[in-house]
Amino acid sequence: MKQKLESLLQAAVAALKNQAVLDAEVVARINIERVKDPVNGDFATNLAMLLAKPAKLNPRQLAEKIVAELASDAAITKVEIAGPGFINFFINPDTQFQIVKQIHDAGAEFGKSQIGAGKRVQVEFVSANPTGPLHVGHGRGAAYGSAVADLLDAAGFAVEREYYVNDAGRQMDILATSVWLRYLEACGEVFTFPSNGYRGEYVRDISANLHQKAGDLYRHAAEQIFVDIPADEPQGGDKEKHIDALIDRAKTLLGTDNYNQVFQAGLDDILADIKDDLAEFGVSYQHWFSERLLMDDGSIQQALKRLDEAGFLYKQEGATWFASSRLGDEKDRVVIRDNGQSTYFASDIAYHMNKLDRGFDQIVNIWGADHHGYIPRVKAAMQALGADDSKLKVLLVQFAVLYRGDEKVQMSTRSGEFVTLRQLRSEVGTDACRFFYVMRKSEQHMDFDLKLATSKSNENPVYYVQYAHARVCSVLRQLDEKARQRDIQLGFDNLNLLVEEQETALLTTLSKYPEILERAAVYYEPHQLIHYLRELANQFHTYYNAHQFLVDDDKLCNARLNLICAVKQVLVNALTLLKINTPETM
RNA sequence: GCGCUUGUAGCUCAGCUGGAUAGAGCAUCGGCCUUCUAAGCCGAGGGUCGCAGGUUCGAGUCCUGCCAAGCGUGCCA
Repeated sequence: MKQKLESLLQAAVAALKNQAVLDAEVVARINIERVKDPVNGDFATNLAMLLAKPAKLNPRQLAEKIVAELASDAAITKVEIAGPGFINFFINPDTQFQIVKQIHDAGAEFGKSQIGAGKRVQVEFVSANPTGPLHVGHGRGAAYGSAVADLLDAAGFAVEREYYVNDAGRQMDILATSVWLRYLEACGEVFTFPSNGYRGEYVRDISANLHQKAGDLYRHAAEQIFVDIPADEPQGGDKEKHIDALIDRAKTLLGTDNYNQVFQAGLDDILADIKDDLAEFGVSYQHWFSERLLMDDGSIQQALKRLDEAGFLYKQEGATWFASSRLGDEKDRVVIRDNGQSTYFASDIAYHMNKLDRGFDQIVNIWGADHHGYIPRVKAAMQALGADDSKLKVLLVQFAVLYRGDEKVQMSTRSGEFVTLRQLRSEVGTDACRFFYVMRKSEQHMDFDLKLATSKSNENPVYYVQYAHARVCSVLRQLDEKARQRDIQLGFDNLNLLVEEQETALLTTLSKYPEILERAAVYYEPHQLIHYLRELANQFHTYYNAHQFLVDDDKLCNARLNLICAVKQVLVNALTLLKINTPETM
């Protein structure tokens, strides 16, 4: 309908250009919106107000000229000029009924669009370091990222979901060393565990597995390990120096092969857990991209070479710097440290070069909001590589701040004191988790009170929406129990009996679904879908309470059943897209 | 200090990307089950859209300056 109105208005503008009312070069951006108050019709455009200035007419005069040029159309019953110059359109109610048939015919496809057809988009999300299980902060990124990917999918884009695995670097060495030390404890060695090591219980589990498989293969005496190691912080030393020395000691005592085996044991277990966790959360990926791969296959050297050739690298104080400040960053950044090791940022440059080389039309990165300062340097790198940095869209997800009652829960992977996504899912349920996470705009700070979220109360809006679906199913069951048959065709033939205000409201809301889906996709805003679902469920519940569906009149009964089945279909489509279940009974 | 994000009802949040009288949920108060599931519905109260300017036919939305909160500002990842 919007498209029809747009083309009618476009034609009217063209006619006015011919009459020299408007200059030929005036570009009309036609904006059509749905009207809140029905007295102002169904759709409205502010076109006359936008073009008033270039036309040198007051908006209402111009509106009259536009309306005079509008071709008549059976779907439009009335066109009015209102307020400061709005043009209001009143739609023939008969055309509204068609939506029920459209939904029935399109089924699961209803609402999908092809605006992204032919375009490849990559969505990278979560990408948490594999140093521990996912926590509730990652959960928000997982829910948001997968919803964005699924929305783009529904909009016709070819979507590739990717997880960047930071399986290289110091944090992973700390993990490997932590696994080894817990393993030694399992062997019976006694010592003080480093304060900066990973202290979570999951490390003990990994170590126990390792001990079971390998026996005492990696065992060394505690005295041998801790000799000449600088003191840990609680002993008046430096926790960073302490742990770095232990990493070196682990590598020396174990030798390359054994160290790598311990390292791999930790990585494999944690990554398997993350994959499993995400799969249960309804999140799947096409690619798991390893940072180590970039280091091993020469991608980093290649990326740095390209930056160097473009004249963006220089040496200073023994390190190699990328002149990102010439491309909008605050300051230049180190890519190779004075000890010869490349930085995390160097990996990221190579990673984004890799993404560009894969030829995506659009690259979407979903990051925790704490990484926002990172955006300018990555964009700078893309420019320096000769790429169009507008291909990269970085979406930020604010952390969910956890509360237990009034107490703020501290979240640190290292301290081992955190609530995992797995715990949250088992307490709240996967459906409610996904719904809650996606309910709010991603960049909005989020207070997550565990007490409230874990209380399985009827305050939960996910139940409200699911209940609407269950109620439709219940009506259909009742029909069966009363030994009545649905006559779908009879219902379609009598849609014009749907004249109650609740029915009209539902017809309008159902017809909005494709627009909502499209908007949610192009703006990366899945919360719009949630709000739509609540509105649709609300209108259905209102309808349910106001009118009986299983009435004696077969024509009316079937018309109503067709309508509520259309509601059911849209609920299913939207909830399925969000990976939320649609129970038939509750 | 500088940068990014946020500030809307008692609380948690929407606000169709500049449109018509700023909306939901929770909480509070008052109604509705012999009828398809009351995990529901209907009604009431509740607002200086952080503050002050500006842009224009029109600003919660855009610009500037303040105020407040969160995050960032490593040769960590």
